[in-house]
Amino acid sequence: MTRIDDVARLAGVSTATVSRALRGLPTVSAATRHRVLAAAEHLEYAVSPSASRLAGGRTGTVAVVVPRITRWFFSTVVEAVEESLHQSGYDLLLHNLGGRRQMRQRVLQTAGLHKRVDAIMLVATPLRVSDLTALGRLDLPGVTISSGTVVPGWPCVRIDDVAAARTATRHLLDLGHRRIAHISGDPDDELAFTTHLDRRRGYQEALRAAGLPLDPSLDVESQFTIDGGTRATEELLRRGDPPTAIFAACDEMAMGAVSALRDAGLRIPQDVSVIGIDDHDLAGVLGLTTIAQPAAEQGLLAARVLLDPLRGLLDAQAGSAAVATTDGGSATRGGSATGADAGPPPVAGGGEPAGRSVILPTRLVVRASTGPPRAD
Amino acid sequence: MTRIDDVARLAGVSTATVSRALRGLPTVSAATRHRVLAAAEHLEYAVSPSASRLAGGRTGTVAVVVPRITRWFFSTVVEAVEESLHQSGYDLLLHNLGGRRQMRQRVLQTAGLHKRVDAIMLVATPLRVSDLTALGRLDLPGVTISSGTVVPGWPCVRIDDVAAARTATRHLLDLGHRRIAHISGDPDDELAFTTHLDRRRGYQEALRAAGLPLDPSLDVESQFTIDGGTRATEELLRRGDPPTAIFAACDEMAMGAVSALRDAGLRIPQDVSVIGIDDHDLAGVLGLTTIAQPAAEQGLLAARVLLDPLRGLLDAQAGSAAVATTDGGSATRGGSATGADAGPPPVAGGGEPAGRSVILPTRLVVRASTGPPRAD
DNA sequence: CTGAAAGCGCTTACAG
DNA sequence: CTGAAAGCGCTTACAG
Repeated sequence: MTRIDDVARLAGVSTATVSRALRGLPTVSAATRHRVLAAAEHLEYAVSPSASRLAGGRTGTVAVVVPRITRWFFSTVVEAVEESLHQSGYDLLLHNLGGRRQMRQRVLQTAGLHKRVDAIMLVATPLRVSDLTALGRLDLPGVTISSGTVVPGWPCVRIDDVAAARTATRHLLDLGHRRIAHISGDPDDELAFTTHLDRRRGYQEALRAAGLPLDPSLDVESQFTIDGGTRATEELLRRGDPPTAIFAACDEMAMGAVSALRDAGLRIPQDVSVIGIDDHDLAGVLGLTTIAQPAAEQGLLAARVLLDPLRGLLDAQAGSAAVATTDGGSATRGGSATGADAGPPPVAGGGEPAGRSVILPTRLVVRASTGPPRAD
Repeated sequence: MTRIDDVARLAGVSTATVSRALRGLPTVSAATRHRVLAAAEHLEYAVSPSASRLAGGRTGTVAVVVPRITRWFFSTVVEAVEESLHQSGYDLLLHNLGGRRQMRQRVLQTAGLHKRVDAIMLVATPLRVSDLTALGRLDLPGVTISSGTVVPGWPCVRIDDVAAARTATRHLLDLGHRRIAHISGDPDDELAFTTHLDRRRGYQEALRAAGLPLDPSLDVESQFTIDGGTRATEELLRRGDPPTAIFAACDEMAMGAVSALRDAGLRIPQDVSVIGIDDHDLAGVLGLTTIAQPAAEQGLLAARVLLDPLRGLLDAQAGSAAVATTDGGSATRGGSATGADAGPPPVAGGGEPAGRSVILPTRLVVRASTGPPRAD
């Protein structure tokens, strides 16, 4: 393995100068820089991250924590974040909680992050007080994605979940539905992020605004998965007097609902309409009406919000290219409400720097799974 | 930040002893170990990975390279691998090629891996000769997943793609189909892994065995995605005289095909049968007949094959627990053919240690998307 | 079983 | 703009 002093010797300079030249620091003459780069290339030199990190006091690594990488939203976010991080020269340390009860603590409270990363991104990660304490002790910059994950002092990139749910429910109301069920996240689930609470609130607000009573028998809790949606729907049908429409808290639940309804011999949307939230890759194939949320954009923006303050801390070696400008102009900064819904602005969480927090818009996508209720 | 000498001072021993005790080395007396552990806990000490890696000459990190983390197979593999690695105390450095033309080179041939990891896992990563040269220079242990990715000297965990395709095609033949189309991977795609070549071979072998001619107009190339399946099917229909059945090289393509057929007003399976390979999470919801392949198991086995030789090199600190035994006994080692198909054994690639290579079985899962052709 | 000391390969004030 | 030297926080022979 060639080391920095091999390069220094060949270029006829000190290792300090090699270090500076390779990182693109401005205090190196053009001639020297050229010689150093040529020597490094000739020797196929690559810096040792371990040594560089120890000496420099930075890890060049960002931890990304997701509940389940296999779910559409999280894999889409991670793909966008990975590209952003690598473009900026950062490594991505992936933590997948994977539904294991003890994993969240292991990641957040033990050596999972300690001295390992320069910054943290939590995606829809459920947090207890003890987790917040542990994160505080780490004293690292961070960002969260999803309204369900709030860390004091960290910006949050998200959609307006209450508004999205209100829009979904209103779509069903506008079609003439009155018996509208909601299937949502299970609060007993160790990995339940609180997003489902916001979405239920939107559902309830829309019903109330329409002058409809809240029927607890139409509100079923289950997990944010295909199976969860199937089980919730089966439970709903078991209760008798089925709803004419189901609003599922995410597309995967909605797909599970579609499956259960079909198995029960019910037609969609003639017998039961179904709407979700996400605009999953396969929503189109299934003809699922949904509230689209921009997953990749949330990842991209979160990465930028996280990296911007770190910029310049890391060497320019991996490419000093700025993150591509993909903002799209659709982001609303500062916490004002946006999106398909024109309801009241979301309440800002306590203490986070709203200036860097972002709420991205959602939009109703009507497909074949929703229609008016039967006339009878 | 507390350092190792803080712990040493409190425990009244040298830093060398702290280092040994914390890593669970056997050459420490029980009493000393206890004092050290107590001191470390009291000070909330966590080892500095950078320092440890520099001094120890190991990174404790494994690179995992996937084409697209958003695709079912890859996210499922990564989830299994992530759990395995973290259980063994390794960090997972994720590289997502993401369809970008230059990414593969950037990851494999530049500082993406150099001095950064102890081992490499390539999942369905297309490799050119120059990539192989670069990997050889890295001189690291590695493992690949998928028949499309073969690195000399590295074991490979995979299914028998030829057999899987043969079984899929034979299922359609057994139902009475004679005009069977195949939609498969695009060889022009920079990220095309050669898996689609194996699957096409199985398709052709099954047709030939049934005494049917190969009709090039029934063989359409496209990408391994939902959109790819849709486009390929549209192309197929455009050619006129549509097939009575479509064998798609993966479930995502099959789902795209389902979408295109529906849009064309064709019924499934009455007008056209559809079969894929994977048993994607949503295959059940869509009623898709498929050849199931064990994605998580392939990830788990690949992680084990990779970590086994490394065992003991890393400290026991992160938990000396062995990887859970989830082999299931279904794995066949040594290259003999298994699975739903009883055809000839797959040809072993040149030079890889077949002893550690594994071929996992696949199985036909019949759902609603396949049936006999119409009588007319 | 334990310790003193060298060394891992860089980066960073500091001085010039 | 450049270099000499200290130091980042560990691990590892080596010696006992």
